[in-house]
Amino acid sequence: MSNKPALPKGMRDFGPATLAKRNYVISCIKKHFKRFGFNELQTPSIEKNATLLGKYGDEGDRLIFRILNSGDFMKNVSAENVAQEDSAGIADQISEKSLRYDLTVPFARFVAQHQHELTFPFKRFQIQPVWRADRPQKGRYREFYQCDADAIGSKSLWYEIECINLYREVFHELNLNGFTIHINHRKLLAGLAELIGQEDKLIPLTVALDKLDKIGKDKVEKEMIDKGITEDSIQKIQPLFDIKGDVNEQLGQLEELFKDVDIAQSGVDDLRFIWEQVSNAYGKNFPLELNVTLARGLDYYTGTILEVKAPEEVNIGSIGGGGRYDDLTGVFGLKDLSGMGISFGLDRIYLCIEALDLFPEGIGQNTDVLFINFNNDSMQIAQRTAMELRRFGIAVDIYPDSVKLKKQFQFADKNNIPYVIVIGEEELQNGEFSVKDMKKGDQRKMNLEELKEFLLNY
RNA sequence: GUGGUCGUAGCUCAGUUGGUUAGAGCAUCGGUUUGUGGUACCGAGGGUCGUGGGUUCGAGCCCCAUUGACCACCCCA
Repeated sequence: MSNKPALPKGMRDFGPATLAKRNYVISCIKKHFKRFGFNELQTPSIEKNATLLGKYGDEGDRLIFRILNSGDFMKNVSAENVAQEDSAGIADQISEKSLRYDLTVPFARFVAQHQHELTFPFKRFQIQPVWRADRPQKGRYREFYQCDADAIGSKSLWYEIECINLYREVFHELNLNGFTIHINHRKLLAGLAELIGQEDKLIPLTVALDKLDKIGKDKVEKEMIDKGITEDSIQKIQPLFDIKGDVNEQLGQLEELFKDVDIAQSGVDDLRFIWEQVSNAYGKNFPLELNVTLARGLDYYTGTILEVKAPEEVNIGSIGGGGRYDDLTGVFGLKDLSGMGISFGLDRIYLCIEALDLFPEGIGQNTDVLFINFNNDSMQIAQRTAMELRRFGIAVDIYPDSVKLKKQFQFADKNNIPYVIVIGEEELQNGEFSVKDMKKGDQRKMNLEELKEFLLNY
């Protein structure tokens, strides 16, 4: 009995048609990463537990895929842990490595480990799969690709501006017009906590604020109260909900709101500089929006926070995000290294392009021409000609068996091969090729030179 | 981890208050056509109705359990 073929939960096959479209997106992102001076890095799928654990919070640790030790993995398990059914304790004793959970922590490990070989600022991009033992749902999988670019080793705000430029170039080339880049600053959020005198509530405050778009003001306030933020404090941040105008005007209002909070002022200054430069380059209509409720989950961000929202009509939310962090490598013993990084949400970008029908035509077509198999005499010519055409960069397939022509033409049709070449008795005698255009349905005879010319220029 | 919806052919789904041999479309394969596909016609193969138990003379349908998929929450990309 054979098993019913199936994949583990949250895993996907990418068939040729899907992969062609994914590669279209990936190669676009990669091209622009390179154009912006990032160099490619790859790190292994597996990292030591010591590298990963504790970097993503308790929730994150739970979602890391552990790898069972090889061999007699039970030998270190203490009877005590088994008796107490201490799953976490046992897990640490039978597993010493895990699948990576994101690309950022392995990158930080890499930088700390190879610090003496690197020249700073160091810019790297990385496009690799990551794994999370999350429960899958729409647009969320247990294995998915992240496309990250980070510049580490400089505090310059020009890196923020470059990241915005990079987003703009990629989404422009993918024809995803209608995207908007939302920007915020961690120091504004910290200033907010300071303003209400509840610095200890920074995280719950920002998590609640982040949901404003999704659940509305009333529910946000309710969540804040549930998390122990006082009514009084919520009153103090009311002006935040009423901020209006263009980015410049909004920054003015924030400056007023935070006039006694130094940390927030410094955030406002950063954002003003970024906005000035961006609006200088692209004009005031550039889709950059100040969004003071933008928090993003990752709490290692310390400065600017970016998030790219998909065009309104696709209703898919965020298609990219990033920000500045001051101490990413600190836990690996390399202090005071500031970095700025962004990420592209490959799966969601794909869904977006699909929904808007923006994939270019003919994207899944690889083979240019198929030689029909008549008999071994014609195949000798076919094979020789195929090799010649391939040297010119034409993708050529030959049909392996001399089965009915109907079947061979169906094969060409189903594989979207635009041209089919027939070499029968007649063509063999005259040294000709009958070339059929599968789309138009017409057929012409040509000699080798004409064939080459034709296929190179179609 | 919490909650909801749903499992019938490779895929998308019908299937009457529980009643003979479980159907359709698409896909696959063959034929109409041994030198021509994408559209026409004819035919064929393919199902332990997710799994296990129960109720019943009788279960795809009702009940219980279990498992899987999808969706939402938490969290996140």
